[in-house]
Amino acid sequence: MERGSAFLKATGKNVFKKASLMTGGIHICKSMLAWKLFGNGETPQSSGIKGDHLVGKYYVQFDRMYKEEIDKIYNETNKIIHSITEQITSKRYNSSEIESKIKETLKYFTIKNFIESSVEFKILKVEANLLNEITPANIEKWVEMSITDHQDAVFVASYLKMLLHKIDKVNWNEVTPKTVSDSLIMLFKETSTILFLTQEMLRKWEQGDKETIDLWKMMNGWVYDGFDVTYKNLGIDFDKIYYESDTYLLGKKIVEEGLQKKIFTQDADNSVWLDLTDEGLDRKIMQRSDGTSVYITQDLGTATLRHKEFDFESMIYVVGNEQDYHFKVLFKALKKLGYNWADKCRHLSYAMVDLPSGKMKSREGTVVDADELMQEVIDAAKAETQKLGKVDEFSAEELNQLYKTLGMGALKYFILKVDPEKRMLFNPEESVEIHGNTGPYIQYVHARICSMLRSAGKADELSAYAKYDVTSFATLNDKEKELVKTILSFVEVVIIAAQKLSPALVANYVYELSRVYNQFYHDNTVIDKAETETSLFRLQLSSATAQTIKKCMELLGIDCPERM
RNA sequence: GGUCCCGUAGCUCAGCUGGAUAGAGCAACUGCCUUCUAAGCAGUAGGUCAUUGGUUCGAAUCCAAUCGGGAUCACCA
Repeated sequence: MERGSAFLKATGKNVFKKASLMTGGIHICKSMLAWKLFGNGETPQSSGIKGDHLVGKYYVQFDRMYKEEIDKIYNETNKIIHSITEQITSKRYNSSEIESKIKETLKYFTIKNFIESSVEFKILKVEANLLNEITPANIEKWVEMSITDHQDAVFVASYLKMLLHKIDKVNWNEVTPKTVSDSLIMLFKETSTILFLTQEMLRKWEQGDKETIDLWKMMNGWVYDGFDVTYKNLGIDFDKIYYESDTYLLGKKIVEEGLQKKIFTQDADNSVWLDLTDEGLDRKIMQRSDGTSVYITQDLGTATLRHKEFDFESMIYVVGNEQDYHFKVLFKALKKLGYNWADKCRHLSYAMVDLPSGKMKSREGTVVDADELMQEVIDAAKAETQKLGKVDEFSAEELNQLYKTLGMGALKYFILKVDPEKRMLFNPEESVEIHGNTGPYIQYVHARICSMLRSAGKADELSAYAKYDVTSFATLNDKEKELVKTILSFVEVVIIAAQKLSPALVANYVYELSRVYNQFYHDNTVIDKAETETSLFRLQLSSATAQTIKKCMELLGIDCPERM
């Protein structure tokens, strides 16, 4: 979920909010593939599922299939490979014999799996009886004999080539019975049929294949429509949205540039790498061997584009901390390429969000649905409001607006109040809570002050407290002093929050302010018909509090109603 | 294994550029609405600030080590 940091504006900076949507690349290809294979033409309209959820559903399905495939082939091969590797210790064969045995076994199983899956997915046409004739020894010949269609032959051959390359890359001499599982799983992940099909799709997409592009346009549209709704509900807007699908070409140009400058290196298989081993980091892939772009390729492109368009003072990426490494590499890559503005880039990383049931993972579909949660918390606000019956004179529309303001306030505050760098436990039940340290608590204080100012008839005279100078500070009671001190620390808090890029500081401050005000309010009578000095001062103190609360909440993107 | 983040009340979190009795909310118990909105206020109970050592007049805060949790090191994004 997005944690906005618009409050930078408060320190006098021009802020452009830019979003990047991961709409190109292999990511959506996975959804597209799963949809193509199993979707039966399902659309948001036909299923009644929100567009981004529908695409997400197929992404999850892809991931499940991917895991199943790896499990399956692992189970098939594990025993055999294990018995072979055990022979290393018993020295019944020498290592090169063992190596070729392993390779042969793996080759057989992976290709068989590939052919079978492709047939099952109706991508390849092979007679069923021919399938039974595959043996470990005859694979390449079998491919030649059984697959006569030229297109299919090219397709299978490219898989075969990739597969052999991967198998050779593993140093089987060093594989011990202990590490064999890891090596196998790594290999199967890389040579997975379904992943290969996805990459095939990406190749077609980057080549501009019409059928693929059409499918992409359609599913992409679903995602945008869904996001539009969610962003609107959350009250988030962006000044500019970048689509990764538009910038990958630029990224590729930069990769080329890097090659020319000899900053990137190219392997024999044409994949492009950045070597950062001398800085304690690893080699990082910049472009796949088939020339398609990876994540970082696109990010290189977007970064330069953004710099060109905005000439920013600093650029802040708000991305989860699982990508700390990615951004470290990205910034270093930009720097090495000679883009000095790389120093102006920062990564505001926030920690993962845990659910009581475990980790949140979009790939596995274990996420909290923002739309559903919003409805839940809005319902809670509604129930409480109706129970208290303080706004009976509101129209139906005003009421709905109020429930929404309160519900969203609760949700946003719940997330914003936690230090972004800290891993947080997101308990949906607690996020719906509206008492205690919550958004509505703060909104309540604001509404209460507004109400008080209304009944005092002073709502419009908010800025007249200049005549009370500090000399009267000594005559204030403890709660008044405390309140004055808290209000005065507002500016400092905002400055620090902007420096540290931490909305949580503002959130904690505004809660503190509300709490202090409530104590003051409880102990002191504000309105006095005689309009004494004290009464006027307290009114103005209250007004200042309300203004400060409102300002803080604005910075957090939360509205404060005047009645609730 | 390399790099990085985290460990504070039963639970969720503040406090961390060193400073006095370590604070909130939730959960439990007890009070307070014929006076400005009780979505509130007050009180009771709950802590070896992971452990050990170091720096210091002084450490939850800084340093080191250890233990525990997490992330990352993919031709995934």
